[in-house]
Amino acid sequence: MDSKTQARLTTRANVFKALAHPSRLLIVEELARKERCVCELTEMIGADMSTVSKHLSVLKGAGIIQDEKRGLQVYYRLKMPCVLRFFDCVGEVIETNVKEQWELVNLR
Amino acid sequence: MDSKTQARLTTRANVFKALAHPSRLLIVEELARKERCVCELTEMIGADMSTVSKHLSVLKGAGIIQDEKRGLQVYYRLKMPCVLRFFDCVGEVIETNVKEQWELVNLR
DNA sequence: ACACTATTTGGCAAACTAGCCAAGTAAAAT
DNA sequence: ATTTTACTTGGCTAGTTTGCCAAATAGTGT
Repeated sequence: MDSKTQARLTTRANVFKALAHPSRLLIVEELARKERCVCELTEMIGADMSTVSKHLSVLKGAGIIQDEKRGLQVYYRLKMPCVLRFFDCVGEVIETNVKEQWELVNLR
Repeated sequence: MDSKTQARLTTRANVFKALAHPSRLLIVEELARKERCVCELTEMIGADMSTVSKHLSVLKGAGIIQDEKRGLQVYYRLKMPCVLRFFDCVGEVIETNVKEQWELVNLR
């Protein structure tokens, strides 16, 4: 694999990495509905605010979400709504897996 | 976050995790073109065959690819081609990031 | 200027991931 | 039956990620 391909794939992999955590997926799903401040997201996730803040900075670093400070709060919103289209396919993958496991079990 | 949501998100995150590595993305791209045996993929990636085999088992475990043994070789193929649709959006995300950095640089 | 609130950052331990090598398995060829 | 080839698995080390706590920063209100 040449270094140009390597670089291209690493950049792409980083976007997937940003989405590869349950709390970060919850954040994306929630921001798809409406913008939210860190305290609201922290409440939903139920982790330390510093932990949530770090998750947010991973998503922001990947260019998936955006922030805006208003007064004391920082509001985050979904910057690339196209990521929501991922979820259909991910659902399909999981559904297929479940079906296959079910069939395996039913072979007596 | 209740435990049902937690479970749903963890399952979904695992699909993204499987895609979150440059070699695994190369594998997916290549299998989108045609099925390949482990030795061909190993050649392309340029890592130890045992490493490639482990990457393949991550993708297989996530339900994204499928294998079939024929003689001495094991052939892998893309099982869920819908993941290819991810790439358009990932490209869009990266392009947007690059544009923004470019604009930042050009502010004098 | 001081206290208060919302958020980010640094530091650290625990858990996880990646890659190599060596050893194991399974089908094919001799 | 033994050897060879293609692949997988186990074991180990190095590097990365996660999450908590404590400390720092930045606005707001008094």
